[in-house]
Amino acid sequence: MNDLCPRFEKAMEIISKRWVGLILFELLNGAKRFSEMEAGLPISGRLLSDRLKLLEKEGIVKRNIYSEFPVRIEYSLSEKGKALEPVIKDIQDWAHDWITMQEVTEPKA
Amino acid sequence: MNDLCPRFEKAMEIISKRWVGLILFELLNGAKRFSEMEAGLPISGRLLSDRLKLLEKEGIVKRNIYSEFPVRIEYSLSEKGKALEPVIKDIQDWAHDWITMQEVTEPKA
DNA sequence: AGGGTTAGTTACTTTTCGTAACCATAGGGT
DNA sequence: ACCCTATGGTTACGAAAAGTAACTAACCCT
Repeated sequence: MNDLCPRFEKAMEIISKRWVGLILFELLNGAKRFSEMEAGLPISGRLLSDRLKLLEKEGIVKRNIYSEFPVRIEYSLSEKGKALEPVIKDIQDWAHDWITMQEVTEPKA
Repeated sequence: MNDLCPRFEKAMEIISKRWVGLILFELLNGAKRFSEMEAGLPISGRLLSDRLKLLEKEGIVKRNIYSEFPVRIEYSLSEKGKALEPVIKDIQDWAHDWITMQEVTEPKA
């Protein structure tokens, strides 16, 4: 069967891709440069590059080049990206209400 | 650096694990059996089993065994799981507003 | 004993991730 | 002209996770 709404399925596919949520969270606080995000997230350059390309392709992230010295490239959210704010906010609220510090510190199993 | 709230990071890790979102969506419509979910989702038994175990371990999903013939096992959401409803709902809304049918039908690139 | 029914598990291949080392562009210093 | 530095990536490769299909376990029925 599998009669899920294909648009919902697509949205889930994008949002639930690993690291995408954290990247969106970073960008909701304003535009960021590649190296800032690399330092601020537990993710390496290879995957950050990959995810930013994906999000740009999906129209969620914009890439702005400033030809200064040294070159500055800023990533920011489009309208489509900003519209994801409620999703991130709800996840924050849920984490606040239901995730205990024990769960976080405990070993994986 | 990486000074994200560890509880938020943990929440994101759970929710953004592949297929978890779709599984939660299914269970928000009420308890479901293993075979129902397998049929209703684009996911194979191996991974469904895996994810249900993960979600049970995280206290999001409950597993109820009914010793009938044939044996019936139902999965349902705990309070912690039900509390994720707003997240799923926001994703649905976002998909409705921002995902076009073209994006869904188009080849992957 | 043999077969049907549900709920998984195992074995194996393909894809994606994660880490570290490397490359490209461009301005500045000497 | 030459090298140095900074930013923003890319490449290469071993490890982990996903995907697929076939198999198993428990239980009842005939």
